[in-house]
Amino acid sequence: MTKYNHDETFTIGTVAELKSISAYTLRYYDKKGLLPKVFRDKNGIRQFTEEDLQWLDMIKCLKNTGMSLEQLKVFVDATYQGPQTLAARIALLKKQTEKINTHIAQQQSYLKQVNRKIKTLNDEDSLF
Amino acid sequence: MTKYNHDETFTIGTVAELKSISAYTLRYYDKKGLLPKVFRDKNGIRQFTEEDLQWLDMIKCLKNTGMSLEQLKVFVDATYQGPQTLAARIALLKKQTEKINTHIAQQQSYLKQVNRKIKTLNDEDSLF
DNA sequence: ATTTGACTTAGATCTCACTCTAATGTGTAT
DNA sequence: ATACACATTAGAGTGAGATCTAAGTCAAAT
Repeated sequence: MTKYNHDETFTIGTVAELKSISAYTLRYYDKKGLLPKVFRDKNGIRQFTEEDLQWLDMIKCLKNTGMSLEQLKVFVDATYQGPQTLAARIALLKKQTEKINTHIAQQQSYLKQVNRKIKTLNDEDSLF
Repeated sequence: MTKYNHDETFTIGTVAELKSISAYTLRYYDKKGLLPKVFRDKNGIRQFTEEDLQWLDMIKCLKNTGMSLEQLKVFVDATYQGPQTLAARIALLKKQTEKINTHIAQQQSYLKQVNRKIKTLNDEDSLF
């Protein structure tokens, strides 16, 4: 299901609100080539489709899990090169899941450290 | 146990290696007031103690869980204002644990999203 | 017809967190 | 005594990512 049975489009301002990304940032991403297939109307105004919104979710996801915009561009470019890059894209995403897992483990360890510190502060408190 | 029965001190270069933080960064943190009690010898050379190293671990922990240096400074200042700020420091750290928990949950959700994407790419692959 | 408001661009500016430079000082080894 | 390694400072420079400015276009509403 990569097709949609409606053709509703959104302007950059609407997308900004829907996705909590500023219009500045959306244009910046577009300039960087992270939104390669956003259509323009006859006046050059961007017309975001549902598919573009889903693509934005993917971008947000990868960015928020620590992928740089430069890395993201690699993924975007591969995607728009078509099926012959499928294996590469899958490999890239698998690597990202490893990265996320490592990151989560690290954060859990930090969480323990902060909780230990809270405990020692509570003990210190009880001394007075 | 906040005291140590040995007085070994470390120069900035040694600390940089031990803690994987560049000497530049250590000086930068010091300049920002994040290392308020690092002693200097008669020539002005920093003498890091074991306690300073533990403090650095705390700083690394908080920074790596998303605390800005500015926020960190608040925590550092409170710490060096003594026992009357204990409650505030504990509150601050508890807030940080909430933040870490939220962040971990978010990352787990992103992990699912990437795994779903991998699945759809694999399906797409099997079509050819 | 003109105002309003959302859009467009290129490019300047900002923030954060470093990272480095230049000039200088000190202690140890040869 | 001279070289070397490592330290010091103030302040300049960097890179990533985002945000803003200025000047302009366009379409709908008054």
